[in-house]
Amino acid sequence: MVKTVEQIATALHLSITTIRLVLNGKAEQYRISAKTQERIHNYVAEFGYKVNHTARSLKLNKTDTLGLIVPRLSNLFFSTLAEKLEIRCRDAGYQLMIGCTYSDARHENKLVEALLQRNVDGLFVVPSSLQSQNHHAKLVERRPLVLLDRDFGETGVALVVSDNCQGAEQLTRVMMAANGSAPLYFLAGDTEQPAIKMRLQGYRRVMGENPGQWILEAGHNRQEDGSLMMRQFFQRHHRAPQGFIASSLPILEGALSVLREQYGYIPAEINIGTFDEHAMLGFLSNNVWSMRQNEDAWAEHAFTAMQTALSGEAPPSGKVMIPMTMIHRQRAFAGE
Amino acid sequence: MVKTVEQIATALHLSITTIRLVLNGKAEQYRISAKTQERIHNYVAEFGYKVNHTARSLKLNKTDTLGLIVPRLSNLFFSTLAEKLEIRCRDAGYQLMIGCTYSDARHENKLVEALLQRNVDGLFVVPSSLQSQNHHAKLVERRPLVLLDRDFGETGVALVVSDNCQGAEQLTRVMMAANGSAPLYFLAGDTEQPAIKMRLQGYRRVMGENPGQWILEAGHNRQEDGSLMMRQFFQRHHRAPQGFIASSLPILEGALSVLREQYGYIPAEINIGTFDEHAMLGFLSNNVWSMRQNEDAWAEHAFTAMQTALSGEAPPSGKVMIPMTMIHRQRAFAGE
DNA sequence: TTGTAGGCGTTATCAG
DNA sequence: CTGATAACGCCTACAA
Repeated sequence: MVKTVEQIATALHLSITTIRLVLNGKAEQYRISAKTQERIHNYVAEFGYKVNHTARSLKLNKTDTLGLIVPRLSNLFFSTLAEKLEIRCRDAGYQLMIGCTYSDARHENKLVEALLQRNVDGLFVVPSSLQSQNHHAKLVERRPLVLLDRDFGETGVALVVSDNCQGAEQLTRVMMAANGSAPLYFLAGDTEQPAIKMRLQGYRRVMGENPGQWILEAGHNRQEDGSLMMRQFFQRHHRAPQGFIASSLPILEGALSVLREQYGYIPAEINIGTFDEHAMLGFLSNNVWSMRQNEDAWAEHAFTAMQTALSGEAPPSGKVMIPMTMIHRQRAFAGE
Repeated sequence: MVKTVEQIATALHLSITTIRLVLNGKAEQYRISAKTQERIHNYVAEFGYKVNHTARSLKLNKTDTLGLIVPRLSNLFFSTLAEKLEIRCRDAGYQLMIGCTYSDARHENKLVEALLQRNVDGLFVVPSSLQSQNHHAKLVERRPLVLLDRDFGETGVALVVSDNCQGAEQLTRVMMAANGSAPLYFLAGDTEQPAIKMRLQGYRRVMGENPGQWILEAGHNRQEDGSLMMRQFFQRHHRAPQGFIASSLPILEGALSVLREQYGYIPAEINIGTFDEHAMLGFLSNNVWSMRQNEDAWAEHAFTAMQTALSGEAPPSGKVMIPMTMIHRQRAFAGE
């Protein structure tokens, strides 16, 4: 059973102060004898040592805890990011409190408050809007804030995003080549959301003058919005697109479910592009290009930004852009 | 800017005690005058009020924080569960600290210790082995512990699991009917893992006497283990199975990737069964049956178990079995 | 080397 | 109704 400082002191017939001194690494400074240190360390090695983290937090005004706020954990990108970030933080002695907003601004604000009341040392947030972003910036006051995934602008704080524009350009270019003369459509979800906006921008940039007619929009980025857009497409064209890009996985899921409704299957000759990578994209027989976001790099950059801020140096600021990686799955020919 | 109790007291020329009394809802009990309450509430409504949760925790010896330990967050089942549980806890005033073990017992033990040092009021754990489960049971001592997903036995504590055995029976029965006289294989991952073991048991129960020849095993439940088993199958039979059940999604992903390697596509006539539901299963053209686990019910049961334990009544105990739901996707016929 | 005292912000108790 | 005060356990000076 693990021991408290007091128990160690009595067991070893030493003073509490002495125990604390060596346990807090001030042994040399206070010239504690080597044998005493030995004894203490041996004892701790055997039984363990339990600090009351709460009391410590009260005194030192830091909790060694960080907060992470994401829209949804059930989104693979965010859950992977959370996983990587949690490990990275833990390795550095921080625990992560993860909260999830369901993309609801009120949830989000409540969550920020709840975490701040618990005295988290810093906050990672995927903001849902400019308003809420500013709301947080106000609240956190002297605690570091690192924004993730969405650049709403108007902020001096640290920000980590994927290079969505570049990624979209690359994806569009490659798919254009594969798609031949047929139009390459873009099924965008919520075009107000900065990441989506950037993806659309990259697409536009490559498509040139007037790709507006090839862009479909929906208010949100959910599966049902993907279905909606593909249904719209069918109403207009009475057939499936030769090639299209989905602005995110849920959009793709929705769009493909409509194709399946219409045809009874997903026509394998359609060229499919999407953002975010998932092993199950391999279940499709189509040519599939996916733009993977590098969660490891995200976690690393986000954490270092947080760390420099925590160390009290510069206030965290500056945008980090992380390149995306293209993954291509060749069309699978069913030879029966 | 939010105010501390002290700031409010000085601003309103009242005593700190008075402020606390009304803020903590003891106004009536101590017969604070209505106008004083008014003044305080108005002030708080305007400026807000910030408690120091840390000091409160020190005094009350509770942190209003719960811990959740899962193998991986990037696994959709666990991330969905985490999401539901987090919301459920938050609604009840608890924050959730989520940690992730990568199925590594050492990680897991460290994590339990870290959370306990932070004085979480209770712990939800998906244990990776009987040893670690017992290890935790020792450590938590007087904190409630609720075990999830895996029944290693030998425990009196609360436990929430899916009814894997019943689910497997149902799945096997339905697939048998669809599969005709062809053998229905079972690609199991780590058969030591209780959830997998139960699934296998349900399968065996329906298959009767000697299905051993139709069961493949691997040491773990990762994608590469799925690949391994399907490769073994090919070495033996030089063709794909007519129908098979994967013990979990990663296994399925691995198995199908091998089929794609072998054939260049995933033969649509194969009947596929799997545990855990995912929208992307709709990307397959095959007949697909998936057994969905009901995360809402999990979160609800796990939380109520925790809550009764926290309220100090009975020590948490007893197993809750949550039924699975079968989802069937019809084979999609490609008419080209 | 070791002991002691003050204070972190809250709650609970007791005395006005 | 209101004010004062003792814990909660830890850290840090400072004294011995």
